[in-house]
Amino acid sequence: MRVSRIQAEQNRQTVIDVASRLFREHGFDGIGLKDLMKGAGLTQGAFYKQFASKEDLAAQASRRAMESAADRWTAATAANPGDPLGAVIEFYLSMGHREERMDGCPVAALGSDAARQGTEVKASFEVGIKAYLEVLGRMIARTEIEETGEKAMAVLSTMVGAVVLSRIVNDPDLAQAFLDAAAEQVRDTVSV
Amino acid sequence: MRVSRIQAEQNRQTVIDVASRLFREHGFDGIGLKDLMKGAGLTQGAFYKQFASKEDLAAQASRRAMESAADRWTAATAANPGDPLGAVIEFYLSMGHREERMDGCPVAALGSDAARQGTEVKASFEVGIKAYLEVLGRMIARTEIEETGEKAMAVLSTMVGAVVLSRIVNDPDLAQAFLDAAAEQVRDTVSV
DNA sequence: CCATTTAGATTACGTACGACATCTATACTT
DNA sequence: AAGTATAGATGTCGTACGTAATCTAAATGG
Repeated sequence: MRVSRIQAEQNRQTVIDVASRLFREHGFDGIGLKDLMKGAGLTQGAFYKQFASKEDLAAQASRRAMESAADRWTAATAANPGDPLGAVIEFYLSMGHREERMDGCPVAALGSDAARQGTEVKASFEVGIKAYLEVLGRMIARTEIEETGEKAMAVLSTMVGAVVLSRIVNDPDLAQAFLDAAAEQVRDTVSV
Repeated sequence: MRVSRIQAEQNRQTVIDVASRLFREHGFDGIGLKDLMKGAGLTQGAFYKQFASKEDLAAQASRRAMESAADRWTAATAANPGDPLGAVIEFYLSMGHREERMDGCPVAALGSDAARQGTEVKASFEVGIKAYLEVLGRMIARTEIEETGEKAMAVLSTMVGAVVLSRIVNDPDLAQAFLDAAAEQVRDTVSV
C-alpha cells in the first residue's frame, strides 16, 4: 500500500542505512536486494521505486557509511582536543573495531570490493577519504607544517592496512600485534 | 573425455592458478564456478571431481596466490641486495601494481573479502603474510635489532593500505600520492 | 470534500546464474 | 579386456537482479 511522502523518504533513508551496514558485513556481492530490503522492513519490489539499480544503492550507501565514519573521527578529536590522535587510534586500531565490520570503517570493510566497483561508488569513498585526510591533516599541522598531506596519507594507509591485516589473520595475537605496531608507527609519524 | 592422471593433475593445477587470478580480479563472490572452470579450459561438471567446494578452491587459490606474491618479494630482494627495500617498493608501491589487480598482491586485491571468508582461506593468507613479514624483517634487521617484528608489521600495513586506497580513488594523482607517501614513510621506518 | 490522479508497496514473474549432484561415455590403467 | 577414473552433459533447486501488474492510500484539485 502507499505511504505518506514523509514515510516514503524515511523508508528510503532506512534502506540506505541498512545497506551501509549490511554491505560492510557481507560485501557488495555478498548480499542481495531481497535481504537488503527485508532489513529495512520492505519487500524487494519496492526497491526500484527508490533506486535505479543495486550499484546506485551501493554508491549511496557507501557515501552514507563514509560520512558517518568521518563524523566519528571528527567527534573523537573534538572530544579530546589534548590528544586527538590518541582518540582516533584508540577506537580505530582496536580489537573492537576489528570485530565489528558492520559499524566500522568502510574502507577497511570494503576497500578491496570498492576497487572493483564503478565510478560512482569509488567517488563516494573518495569524498570520505578526503574527509579522513582533513582530520588527520589538522592533527599533523600542529607539529609540522611541511608535508602535512603526505604524512596524513601515510598515516591513513597504515591504519587501514593494519585493520585489514588484523581481520585476515586467524591468530588474535597477531591481529593485536598489527594494530599495536600501526599505532606506534602512527604516533611516531605525527610527532616527528 | 578422460585424460591421463598426469593431465588431470595438471588440469587441477591450472584451475588453481586461474582461480588465483580471477578471484583477485573479481572477488570471491564476483565470479562463478562456470567461468572459473572455463578459464582453465574445462566445464563446470569437472569441478567437483577436483575440489570439495568453492571455498575449498578459494583456500587453495589463496595459498597459491600468496606463495607467488611472497616469491616475488624474495626474488626482488635477492636481485637487489644493495637496496632490497627499494626493490620491493618499486613494484609494490607503483601505479603498475595498482592497475593489475589480477597479478598483484592478494592481500590488497582480496583483503576485505578474505576477512569475510572461513578459517581455511584466512589460514592461507596468514601463511603468506608471515612470509611477507619475514622478508621485511630481514631488511629491517640490518639497521635495527629491536622491534624488528613490529616495524615489519607497520611497514606491511602501510604498503597494503596504500595500494588499497590508491585503487579506491578515481583521481590518479591522489592514487599516486598515496603510493609516494607510503614509500617515503616505509623508507623512514626502515632506516631509522 | 469528494473524485481523480499519482506514487509507494506487494505479489508474482522472467531470465539468468549460483552451487552442487548425478549420470554417461570414454579412454587410460592394470 | 575389465575396471575405473575422468570430463562433460544434464538436472535440481535456490537465489540473483530487474520488471510488470495490481493494490491501496496519500495527494491533488476542482
